[in-house]
Amino acid sequence: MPTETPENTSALAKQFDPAAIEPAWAGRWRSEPFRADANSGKPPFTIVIPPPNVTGNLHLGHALDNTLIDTLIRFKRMQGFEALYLPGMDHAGIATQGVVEKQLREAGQSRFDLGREEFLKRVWDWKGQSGGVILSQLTRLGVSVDWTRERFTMDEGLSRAVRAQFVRLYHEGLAYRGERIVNWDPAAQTTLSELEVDREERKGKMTTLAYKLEDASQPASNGEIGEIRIATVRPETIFADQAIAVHPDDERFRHLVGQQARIPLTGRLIPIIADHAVEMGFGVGALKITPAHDATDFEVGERHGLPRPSVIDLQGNLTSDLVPEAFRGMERFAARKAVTAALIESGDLIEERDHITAIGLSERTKVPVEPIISTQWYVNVKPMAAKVLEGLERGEIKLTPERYAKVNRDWLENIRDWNISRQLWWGHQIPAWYDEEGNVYVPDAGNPELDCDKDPRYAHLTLRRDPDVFDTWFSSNLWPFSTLGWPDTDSEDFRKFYPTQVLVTGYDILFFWVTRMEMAGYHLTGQAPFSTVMLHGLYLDSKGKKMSKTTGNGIDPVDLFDQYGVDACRFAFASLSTGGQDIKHDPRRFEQGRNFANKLWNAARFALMRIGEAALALTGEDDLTRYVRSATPEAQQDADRHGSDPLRSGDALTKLKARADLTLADRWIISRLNAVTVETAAHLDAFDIGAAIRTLYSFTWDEFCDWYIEAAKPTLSSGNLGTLATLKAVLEHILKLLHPFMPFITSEVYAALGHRRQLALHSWPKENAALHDPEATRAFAALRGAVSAARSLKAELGLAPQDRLGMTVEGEQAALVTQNARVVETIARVTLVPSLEGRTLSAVEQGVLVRAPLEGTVDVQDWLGKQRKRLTELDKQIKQAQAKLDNAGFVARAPAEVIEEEQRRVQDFGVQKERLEGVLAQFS
RNA sequence: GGGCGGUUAGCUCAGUGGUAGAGCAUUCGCUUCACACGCGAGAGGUCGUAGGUUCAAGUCCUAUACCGCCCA
Repeated sequence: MPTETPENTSALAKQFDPAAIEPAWAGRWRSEPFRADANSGKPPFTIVIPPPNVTGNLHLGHALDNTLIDTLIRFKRMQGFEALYLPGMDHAGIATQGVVEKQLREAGQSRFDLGREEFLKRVWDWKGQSGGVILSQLTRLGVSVDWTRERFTMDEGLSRAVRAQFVRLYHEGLAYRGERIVNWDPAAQTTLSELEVDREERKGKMTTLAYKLEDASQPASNGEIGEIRIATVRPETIFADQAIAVHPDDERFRHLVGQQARIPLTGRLIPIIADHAVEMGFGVGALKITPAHDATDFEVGERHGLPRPSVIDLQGNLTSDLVPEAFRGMERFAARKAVTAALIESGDLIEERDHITAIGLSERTKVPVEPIISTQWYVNVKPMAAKVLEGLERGEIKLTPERYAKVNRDWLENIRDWNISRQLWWGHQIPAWYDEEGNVYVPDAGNPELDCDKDPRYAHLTLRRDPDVFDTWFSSNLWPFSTLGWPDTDSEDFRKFYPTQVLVTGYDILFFWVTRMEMAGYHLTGQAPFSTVMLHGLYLDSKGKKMSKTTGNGIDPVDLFDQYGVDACRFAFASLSTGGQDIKHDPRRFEQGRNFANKLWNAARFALMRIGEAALALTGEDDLTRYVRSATPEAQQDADRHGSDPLRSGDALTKLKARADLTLADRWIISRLNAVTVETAAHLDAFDIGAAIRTLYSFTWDEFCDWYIEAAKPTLSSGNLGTLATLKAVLEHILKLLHPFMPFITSEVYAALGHRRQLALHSWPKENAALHDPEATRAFAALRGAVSAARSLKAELGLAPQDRLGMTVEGEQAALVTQNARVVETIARVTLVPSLEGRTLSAVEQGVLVRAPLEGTVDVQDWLGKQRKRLTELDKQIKQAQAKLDNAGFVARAPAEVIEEEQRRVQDFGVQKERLEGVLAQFS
């Protein structure tokens, strides 16, 4: 269990060891999940997980995605929303079936040997044993999901939702059966949707063939008598040719339209037709039309009423009586070679040229898809898309980055009907039955769960159920509401958490998933399923290439977790995420995260040591608590009323601020902290997670650690409780701000500071205008300037850090710096003196001039060279600023504060220049 | 062919019309009592190119080159 008491952690390890603390927190968040309460009065904030494949392992895309989601969810939860991060998986039909089939193949079996029922049992067994590894990997990432609401697309409720969807679409006439040309994956033995086919350019051959004209006396285009030449990239399909097509406007062929020509090798006669689909410039201008084996040819065939015999079977082999016996049974690519050879032999092949062809590859199996004719279930998505477009018009869904709104719209406007049948066994079997005459039976909308073959009305018929299953996207398109109880729209979850607020995913599945959820959401629930879609880029390898199993360039996020710690990885993901840009992997970003976690750890370690020392020195109850409680009468009353520790309550800073004895550094850091709180929340509200973490990184490291803690050291060592209380309160505040990004280390440190309730359940700090302190900000800048200038001089003089050289401070802020001399002297390791004898060097930072005696090992000429360069630089800047002020247009049109700024620059640089010239005068 | 993104320091990247930034790398110094996964001080960029708008352009517009992605 994570540490619960301050006593046993007063000394943290010197180096942060993520492995020592992560398992306990991850385990706790799994066993005590972040349950969202459907009955709470808090406003809902819901994000559904983009369901990973049940077969899959965590890859960097998931890690990135879930980090971003979890950051938003933790932020909103702390802000007081009823935050629901709903986890789950999708059944990934083709991929999962493929995994189990592979196991069978290794045992020398196929799914057909087992039969459907037994095969499905095996898949469920597999799912139970090794499926869902990804969820335990997500657990390691520390996601604050509500595990009590975990869903799976094949579970009972979601299956009911899929069936309800289909039955409804069918009775609305939007789901229909049709014979079309489809993309067939011969390896997976199923059809694919357009989106599951990757287009790729490959080297191939463009073959020119001569088809003999029936009327051998006709002259052809090229002067050859008695033949027409056509171009094709698939000579093996000539046996299924039904026509030769030319463009109607093509003068070369006009006289041949209506004639007949003979297919080489078989001599079957086909007509020559004219169709606009032919590109006149492509090949030789004439094409063979093979309706059964090409989508465009299919359309041409429909227009001209051509038959559509097929010559390729479902395994991708040549078949049919139309094919000469010699080629029957040949695999399609082997057949291409054999047919080509035969055509050369017969003299019908005129020419073969290299050609780049666009071919379709199955996204899953990487096998070239075969266009075949088949009867499938389709969804007419146009009316659904229209509803989404109307909703988008009303501004109901905001996409970020905004440029994707156009992509989303364009896609919906040009959408084509969706083939939802898959010839698989793993998935939701289509609830459609056929009688012996092929009539279709689908359950009634009023009773969608009743199978037609059990429906008494059809008892007299022999009904056979459609063996196919639905495309997996036909269930994941329901995910934002099927997971919340739909079609039961009265369920508590649906009423409380739907519609969801945000959807976070990679832009690569905008078409696959996002638009389909939009359509299903509007059509089935009557509203947008989410109000914001946040799209992030793809996680690429260090060379900028997509990671893939086949190229073996994948990086396992779990290895990164082991190597850098989960918080460091989350830091890297968050800080790399900007504006939907793709992310190139860079280990240096993970190192940065690891170093940052270590920095935070050590800052906490420092604070705990000082708190521990104070407790030893001052007996009795918690002195810090007493200190803050005594801040003001109001704070006293407030503390009594709540019976709480004021340091732990949200406005500890306000109470601290009310005290007069805080140092300048205390007031400065409190003011800055407030500004950073506001800035971080603004970035998160704008979904700019990268900007938010970068803000926190630089504040924590550069301001809190490098300046505040250093400035606090001398004050702390003199036992100032105000500074100790500030240190503790600011650290706790920072932990809260960082928690959504780096939940492990922040939770651990927060517990180490003595808090029993875990950090995730505390409130996000609120903006507090009373903490704004511009005067402290200006004054502390002067102190920083004095320290930086003094350090520069020491480095210039080649002095060891421990050499406490006497220096003077000059300029308008000199008095202020002198008042805080101890801070400057301690941090810069110098001694401030009233005046110096002899020649001096100088440095200016933030308008503060520091002088040091000319001693040590300084190279005076080198220093003078630098100062002259500096002088030239100052001159240039003065001239630039003055030029602007001399420009009438600038003075007339620029905003007043910009003009003032330029005036100030001329002034400040002028003063600096004078001083520097004064110092340099000593050396002339 | 249509659309989108990118081009900023050696590398990987932020950058909101108003003084160009970070991490790493690099140079010099440092076992400074939280942290060498660190501290301090430096060096390093005419923001792909050419025009334009503007008092003012890395940022807005037009064109163009190269790299990448999506759709056909």
